[in-house]
Amino acid sequence: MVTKRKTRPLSIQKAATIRQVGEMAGVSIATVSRVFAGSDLVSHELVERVQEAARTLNYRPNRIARNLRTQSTHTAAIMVSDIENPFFTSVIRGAERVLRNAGYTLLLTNSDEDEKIELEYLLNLRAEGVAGVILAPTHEDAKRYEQLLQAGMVIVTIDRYPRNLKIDRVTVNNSEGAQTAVRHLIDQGHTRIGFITGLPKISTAYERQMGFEQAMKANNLPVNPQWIQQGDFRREAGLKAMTSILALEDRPTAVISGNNLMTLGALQAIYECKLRIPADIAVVGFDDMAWANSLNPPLSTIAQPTHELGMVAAQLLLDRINDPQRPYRHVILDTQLIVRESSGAHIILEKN
Amino acid sequence: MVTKRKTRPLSIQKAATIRQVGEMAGVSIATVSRVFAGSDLVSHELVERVQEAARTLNYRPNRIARNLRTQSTHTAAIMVSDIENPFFTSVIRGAERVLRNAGYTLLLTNSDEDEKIELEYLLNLRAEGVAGVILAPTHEDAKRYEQLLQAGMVIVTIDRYPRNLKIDRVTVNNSEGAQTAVRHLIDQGHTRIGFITGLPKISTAYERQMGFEQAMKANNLPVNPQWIQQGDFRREAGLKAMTSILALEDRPTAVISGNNLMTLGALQAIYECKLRIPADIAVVGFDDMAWANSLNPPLSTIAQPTHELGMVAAQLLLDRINDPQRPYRHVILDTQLIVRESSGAHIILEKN
DNA sequence: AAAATAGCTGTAATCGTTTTCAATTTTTGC
DNA sequence: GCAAAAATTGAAAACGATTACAGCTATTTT
Repeated sequence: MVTKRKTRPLSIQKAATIRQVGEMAGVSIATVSRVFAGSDLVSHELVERVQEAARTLNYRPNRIARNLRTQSTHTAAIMVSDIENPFFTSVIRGAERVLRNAGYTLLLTNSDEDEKIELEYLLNLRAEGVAGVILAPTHEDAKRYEQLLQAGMVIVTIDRYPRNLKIDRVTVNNSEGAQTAVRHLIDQGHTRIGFITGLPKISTAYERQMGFEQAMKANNLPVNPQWIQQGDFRREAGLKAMTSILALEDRPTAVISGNNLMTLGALQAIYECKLRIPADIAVVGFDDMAWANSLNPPLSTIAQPTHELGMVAAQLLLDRINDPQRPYRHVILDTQLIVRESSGAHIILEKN
Repeated sequence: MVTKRKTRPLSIQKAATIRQVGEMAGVSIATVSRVFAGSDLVSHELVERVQEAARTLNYRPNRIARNLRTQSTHTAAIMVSDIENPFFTSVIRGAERVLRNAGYTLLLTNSDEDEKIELEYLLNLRAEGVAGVILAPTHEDAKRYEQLLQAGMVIVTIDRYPRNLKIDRVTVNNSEGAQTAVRHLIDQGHTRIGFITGLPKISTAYERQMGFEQAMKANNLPVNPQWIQQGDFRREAGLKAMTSILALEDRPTAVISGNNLMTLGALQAIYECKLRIPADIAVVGFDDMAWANSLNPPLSTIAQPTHELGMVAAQLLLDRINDPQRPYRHVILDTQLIVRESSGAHIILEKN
């Protein structure tokens, strides 16, 4: 099974250049370039000859040279704050699809929720000449981003956004989502409802908490400060927050968790306390997960349209790249309540 | 395929060029270049002047031009077969860290387990001039990769690998991992053990299954073909496979699942049959997950060192880039059994 | 039949760097 | 002091593509 064809002289050669193709086809490099640009200025005969030569030489235009000449790239970047968070990977997948179809390649960067890394990366990306960046911003201060925008960087924010920043962005209706969760639990007969929230400087966390409190008040239910625990959107925080809640004398009968990872931590806390879901405590989690049905019991969630979020962000980015002067857009996507068993619904509305 | 020629990406922002810096500092561009290259051939005075000018002009060397001139980039790519699989995101994170520290930026691509997309992307990456690619290959045929290697591409494979391909690669000891899982279940008193495997053309799937069968035979346990169900490493396949197993008259008392996603599907199947884990059926899953403790009951797993896998792969890549002639290396990492509750261990050895 | 036009094709400039090589200045050795 | 060596510096040639412009054929128009 070892390579038998030692005769074939597929030498260790570098990629063919436009010049070699031109030589082989007996035309100028300009003509080769035109053929690859799909220009209709070239005669059918030469198109054939060039394509033939390109095929045998295995030629692909050198992107670097092209980028230098055209002063543009077909590279976009996406910068998330946690690449291991399924929410973001799903967004990435959505964005990748749109960008690839538009002929772009995708650079991935991970800020790890660190402002310094974020800024360093953004400057890097600029030097790299990326056409645009889809960004989940770590910082609520608009100023740092304004400078980059004014320097001509193309940025679209997703998920969260700095206040008062003029920029293309796509978010989900977090407040409405939280309200829906509250109403759903009320429908199941709950009146004592807790909430595990994230850091208020992150807009998504803030909005979800506001939605929660608003819905509680709208239904004349008490918002017990002890029932609201703050975490940092990570699993451990959810574990800790839920543990605190469960330790209360006067604990709630249902809890809404502010994001996917904290939900997972919260579930662990409940299992460790040997409590049953939803009999002892009902749970609704923000963010759906592909394996929500694999949890025991299956988890009721406020699903964000992650895929679409990525696709819309990519589209906004492309639109902005193609027309830097167009007015800014803010797209708000709706969440969706997915009722499974953890919220104690008597009737299972959806089973995936 | 999509030729959208009208709207071409707009130009990069007008950043300062080396020429402008040279003019301002009153030196040649060669000198500026030397200053930024950290060359010690430049007098202290000129270094100062250049740096001053660069600072006021906010100059950063244009990477594209540099790349063209040096015929090299500081961009590496990683190509996984499913970006939403936590296994891969964890690998990515590991690789990203090492590459960033080495001054590389990371391009992300997703083959979606599709050979055509994979090849198309690889050729693209080559045109893009990436320094190297970390690849989870979709295809077991070595030939297609050989050509790329001979054309000078730098590739390191992870997770799986085509047979008989001379290449740097890092894998885990899948066979040993599966054997460990079997022994663990035997230790819990199980003798009737099933296995949910992946497509045998994928080396990881094959190795795990071989390990399973080997361990069973070594312990004089029957390998019932009905207890071995084949899936495609996706969640739905795990659901289906486990459903089939549970429907058997003569079903096993324990099942090992070949990868993370199939494990999640398998769990769902068990819940849907209202069976208890581990009382009715014990489960050990391949691949650990950050939230394995959040499952109910916490899942016993054969953990792969995903982070390290990514880091080692990145290091191999860097080493190869820096010395194309060095001998190939194959790094095999060990798995680790993490005993939680789903395998029915009486004593919980590790609680995370 | 000459002139104008249309349709192709090639020449050469250009993008912003790096790097070779030569030129210039400074330092060293004797 | 003067030649040789060392230390700086700059001019110019790449790198591989795109594209304005010019040039050359056919073809059409007058």
